[in-house]
Amino acid sequence: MPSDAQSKYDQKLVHVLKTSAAVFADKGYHSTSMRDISRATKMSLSGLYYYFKSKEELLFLIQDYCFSTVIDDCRRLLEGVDDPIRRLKLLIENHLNYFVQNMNEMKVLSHEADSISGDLFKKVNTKKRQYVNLVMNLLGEIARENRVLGVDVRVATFSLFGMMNWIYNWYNPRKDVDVVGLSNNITRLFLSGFLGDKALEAERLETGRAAHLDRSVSIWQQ
Amino acid sequence: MPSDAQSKYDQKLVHVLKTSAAVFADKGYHSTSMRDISRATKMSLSGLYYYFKSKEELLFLIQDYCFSTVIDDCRRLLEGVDDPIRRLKLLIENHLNYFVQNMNEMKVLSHEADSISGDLFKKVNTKKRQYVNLVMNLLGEIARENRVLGVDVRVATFSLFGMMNWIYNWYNPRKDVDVVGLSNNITRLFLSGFLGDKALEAERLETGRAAHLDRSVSIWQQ
DNA sequence: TCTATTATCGAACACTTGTTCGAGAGTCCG
DNA sequence: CGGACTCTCGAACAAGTGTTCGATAATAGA
Repeated sequence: MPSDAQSKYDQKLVHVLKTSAAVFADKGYHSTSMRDISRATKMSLSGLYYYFKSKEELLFLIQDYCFSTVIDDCRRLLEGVDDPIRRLKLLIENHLNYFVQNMNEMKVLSHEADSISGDLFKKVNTKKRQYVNLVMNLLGEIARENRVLGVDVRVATFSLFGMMNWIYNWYNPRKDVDVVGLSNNITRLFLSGFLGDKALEAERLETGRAAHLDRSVSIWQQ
Repeated sequence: MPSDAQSKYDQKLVHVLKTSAAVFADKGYHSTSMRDISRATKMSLSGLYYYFKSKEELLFLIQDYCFSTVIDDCRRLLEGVDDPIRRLKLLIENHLNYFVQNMNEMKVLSHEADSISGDLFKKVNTKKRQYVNLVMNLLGEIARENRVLGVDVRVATFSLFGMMNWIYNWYNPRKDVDVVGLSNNITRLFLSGFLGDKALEAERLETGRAAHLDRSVSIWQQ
């Protein structure tokens, strides 16, 4: 009887999810057979079905677990931080860090978003929409406070996600800049792109305490 | 004997490619069966194999034709243009315009890059590498000329591709900004992000024809 | 007209797919 | 021990897969 939070069952399930994610990331969901999963996990074909009731649910478990963690980590990280620019920076940092640390799962999450359907799709998509809205609202707030003009917030939001989620197509931890560098680069690229010439100002003021930020910018603006 | 450049054969092939691309874009390559293609093209299952000798070659033909056109259009557009920033702007414009105009094929190109293997994969990948290098060199040149510091050119290159190629995940021509707006937004986001505070200067120095798009932004920035 | 080439098709083949089922181990608690 | 669970497995099934082959139509050139 698994009263333990990390029971034998849970441990094995996580192991199966991790291993499956690696195979899915490598070969793609649809061209991975359950026999491939069986081979990789060293379990029998039918034995797998004790942990989920279909291949699709296996994909769901990977995506849901992965997404939930990203969002929870993000919420915890942003707790108590008020300045929207500061919040955005932390969010980008968290997203990229988790992405690089869990490349397989995140690739499966990004690349196999449409490989799932019905209620399971809806469940993942609800989480996704929440996350997207969080970013979009954040950008809206930043745009308002800094009087950003001429940039569609929706385009900006998905451009940011494009920059971040595309990395599974090219990023190589062994050859490329490390996570911190990656995060700094993308943050700088996006933020000074979004803010335009106001980026410098924001950057300069930020070293102080964030409370002064919006007022100063407003004054400077007018 | 098809001496005509647009023979009956070619026309039908293009029709099959277009239709198949639409199905692949919708359901994904691996979960589309040849019977789905047969149904969509209104051809018999075996009849399809007169035009290609495997499902994989069908995917290749779509990707190769699509990529070749993008690159050719790009080359033609950049011909005679020397200023690297100007060149980059035109490239982004061309890329996004073609993407939106041929969303199905471009989604198949972006999303099914790894669904192909062997020599056919190599062929597409060679073209891709050329295109990526073109952009990366362009950004390197711009970085040098404008003394851009603190930005990894490789990260910047793939961030740009991420912004542009991600659009198949969200862009809706009927609800979102039109292509020109999309192109302006992404160009501005990326370029002033990449150049940082030097963006203004570069913008101001720019002369010539295409300034009508950016002029409002320039004026607003001053 | 006849003939050669181009284009299309139905039927079948060999193989892989996800999933099920019943049986049997392994493990814990009374 | 003994029974009630949790967990694992081999074997099989029905359905769907990409591809081939030989036989026709359709077309065009002589």
